[in-house]
Amino acid sequence: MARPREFDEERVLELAVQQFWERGYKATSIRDLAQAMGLTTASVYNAFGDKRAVYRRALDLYVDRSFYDRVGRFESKPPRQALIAFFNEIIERSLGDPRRKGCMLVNSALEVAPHDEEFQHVVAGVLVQVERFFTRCVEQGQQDGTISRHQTAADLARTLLGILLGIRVLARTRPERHLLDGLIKPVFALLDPDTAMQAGPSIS
Amino acid sequence: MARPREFDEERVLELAVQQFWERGYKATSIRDLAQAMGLTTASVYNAFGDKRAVYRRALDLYVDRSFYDRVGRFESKPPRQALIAFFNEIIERSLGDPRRKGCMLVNSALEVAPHDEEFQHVVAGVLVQVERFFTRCVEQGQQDGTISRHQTAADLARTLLGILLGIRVLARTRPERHLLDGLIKPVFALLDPDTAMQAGPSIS
DNA sequence: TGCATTTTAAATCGACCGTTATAAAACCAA
DNA sequence: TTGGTTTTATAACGGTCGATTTAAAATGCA
Repeated sequence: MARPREFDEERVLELAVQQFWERGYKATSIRDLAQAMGLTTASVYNAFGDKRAVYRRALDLYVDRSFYDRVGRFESKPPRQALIAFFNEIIERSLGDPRRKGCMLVNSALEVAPHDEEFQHVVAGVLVQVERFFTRCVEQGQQDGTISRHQTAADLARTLLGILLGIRVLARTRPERHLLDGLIKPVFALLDPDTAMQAGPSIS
Repeated sequence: MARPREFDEERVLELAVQQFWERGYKATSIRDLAQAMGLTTASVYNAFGDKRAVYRRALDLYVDRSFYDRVGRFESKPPRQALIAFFNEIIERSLGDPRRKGCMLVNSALEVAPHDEEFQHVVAGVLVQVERFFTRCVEQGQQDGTISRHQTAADLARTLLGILLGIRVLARTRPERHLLDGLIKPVFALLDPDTAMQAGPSIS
């Protein structure tokens, strides 16, 4: 009935991800965005609505490609090895990032989410999913004896979530292998079941 | 010989910190900034140079007030208690932040530093100082027997740095006490010397 | 082949950006 | 009081922002 699109929506969204990922939301103008996507500003508005909507779609695509794909790849592995492989992959990804783009979700958590309720919910929701993945791994590992029982699965998963976010931030200003590899070593030791470690006294 | 300033430089810089801390660099316009500082834009430029210079001064002031003051307060304490108090204070600070401003240094690490070499160095330098504080605490604690020797002081300090940054990010989208308190518990256990924990095999 | 519809391209909208020019106001040494 | 100097307040600069208007180009259906 009408003139068809000259572009593939998902393909140009991938280009939008690159732009937003590298420069952030505010520093990316509609003109930057349109150029990166190979479109005119009118086409961007026609296809997606406004800048915020493009960012939302781009963030969703990023999360699908980055988190859920990775979780899916590791979910079937033995739980302890899944966690170790997960973090090693994050470290390699962080070190092999010369532009220091970091993690787009973390970037969004700090730049966009605090001033936008919808993005607050989106980011929080993804972090909950990541925490649940960690919890599943720890619970299974505690059942099959490959992960220590000296901390609850819930707490260990929370620690892993914190470490994950910490790595993502730290690597962006200090992408040093000895730092990230050293950082993760005590965390892996924490998972280790070959220990008589007691829960430390909780001093508040 | 001339007309004196009507404002105190440090006092208006504290107001600039508030503004930049809450809204970030890009989202704070010179007009926002001048209004927050109680000055005209001309006075801002006359006193500080340009927007970037104000941000630089504000970040320096924030770091002095937040990090170095805190480190100074804890440096004389018993090392293990210093670390525990440090993190408990960070958690309280993160939970008692209804505007979700987070940590201005972390915000700067993600928004400004990646695209500005000078700020990259500034932020990295502060993180090195924090890491050194952690290292000193862990080393002293390992010497006096209050901190486990199963991990090197360097690695434990790196883990603590990672956890610190993770808390700061996580609290900004999920400021939940059970999450932060639970997250830190295994980390404190990691410091605990009452353990026969072995270093976990490093699987890469 | 037209007609209706959508996507393009280009120009443009008012608003705001960082920054600066201008000149009045406020001070101190003389 | 005057002259020299700096800070103020106001207004404005050119540029870019997000978003839209206009009209030409491109389709599928009648």
